[in-house]
Amino acid sequence: MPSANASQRTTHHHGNLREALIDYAIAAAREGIVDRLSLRQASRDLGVSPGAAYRHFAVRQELMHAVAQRGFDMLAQRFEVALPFNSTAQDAGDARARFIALSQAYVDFAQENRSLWRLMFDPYGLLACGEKTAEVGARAATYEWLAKSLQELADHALIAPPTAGSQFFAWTVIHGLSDLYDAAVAQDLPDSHRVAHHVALIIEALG
Amino acid sequence: MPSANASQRTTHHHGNLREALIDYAIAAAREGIVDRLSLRQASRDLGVSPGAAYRHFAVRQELMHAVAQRGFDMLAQRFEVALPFNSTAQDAGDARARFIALSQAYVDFAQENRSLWRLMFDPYGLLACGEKTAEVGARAATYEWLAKSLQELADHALIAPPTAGSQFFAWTVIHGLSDLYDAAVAQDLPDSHRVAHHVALIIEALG
DNA sequence: GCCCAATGTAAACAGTGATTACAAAAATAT
DNA sequence: ATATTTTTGTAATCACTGTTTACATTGGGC
Repeated sequence: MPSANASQRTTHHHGNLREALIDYAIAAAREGIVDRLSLRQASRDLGVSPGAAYRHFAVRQELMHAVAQRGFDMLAQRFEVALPFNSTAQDAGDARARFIALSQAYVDFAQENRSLWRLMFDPYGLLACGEKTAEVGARAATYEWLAKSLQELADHALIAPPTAGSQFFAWTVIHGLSDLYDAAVAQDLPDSHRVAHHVALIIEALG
Repeated sequence: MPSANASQRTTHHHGNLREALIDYAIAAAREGIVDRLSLRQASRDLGVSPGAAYRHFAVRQELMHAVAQRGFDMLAQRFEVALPFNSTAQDAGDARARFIALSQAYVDFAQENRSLWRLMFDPYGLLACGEKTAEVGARAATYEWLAKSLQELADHALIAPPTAGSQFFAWTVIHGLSDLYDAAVAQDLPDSHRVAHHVALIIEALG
């Protein structure tokens, strides 16, 4: 349980309770199910009264939305590390390696942040509250990375020119793999090559 | 809200409270988020005291497990309708059509039972409680259907002989598609052919 | 310095999962 | 058939939750 700057507060105001709550939830996500987080527990650990949280989130779910949003930020950051947006593939092998790196980043993030991941793709959560907040920012940005990587593959003649359909296909494969990565039936498969294998099949399909 | 045989009970015993609770949860799943179901509300609607439920489920999560299990039963039933296990493909076109039907059944089920679906694949739910209950019965059976359908495709030379790896790949694609079916980026794609398109690409990849 | 919006507190509300001691009914043994 | 045991229900209670309300404190802008 992440316990923050509890009760060591000089001023009446907390300063940045909104962000503190999100941070708390993100930290809590690593040790439990983020969606089970209690506003009261969080407020308590942050040295603040239960009601205070409601100055920043009208309803519990709103905090969860913010946390999911943060999740997409984190994912975009991973993408940027795995595949700096300003770089570009030199040759076919490079394009393939970069696509693998991108896919691996996606899978790893899902694996390492299971409960946050789950929250991010909750059809009743962020995704349900319309385009306004869901589709902008990091959420859409992550999809751009995939488009870029597919374009690189096409540029080096590994696949046909990408379309909306083929991009969606690639996404579903990587996403499905992320979701089922530790399913029992996958346990027997060679671990270190699972992503590379899937990528190879995607390229085969889109070739 | 599904209200059942409340308070019209002659005998002291309910008869089959365990199954009634599962039924109630399944029914509730169609009108809301099954994981938010309250044991007290359920007991109330079933005309039974709150404590009674605990004679059948030591803990709330246990009911959710049972509900998820039931979900896999329902899915297997769908598979049986879409692709009777005793039937077999006549030719290549038939094999392809049957594979599409199977995939469509998977996607449709996910679409029509969103919250139940979500519960079924909750990594902290049924799937987390080990092989003992999770991997047996309907859960494993559904995977057999996929194996059978892939075998049919191979029998008619549409794909190479299936392996554990290729079966897992096919699963991830269909599963990912089910999970992302109403993502914003997929809205523009031609609806009626989304599954067929994915299937075509799977066959391409495994060909 | 004064006002006001923003941000906190305290106390309350209904509703929840879970536990306990007890009662009724059903199954089983004698 | 009767007595006993096991199963399954009830009632009361616990600590905890999300949320609302009325009120207090603060910091920034005139």
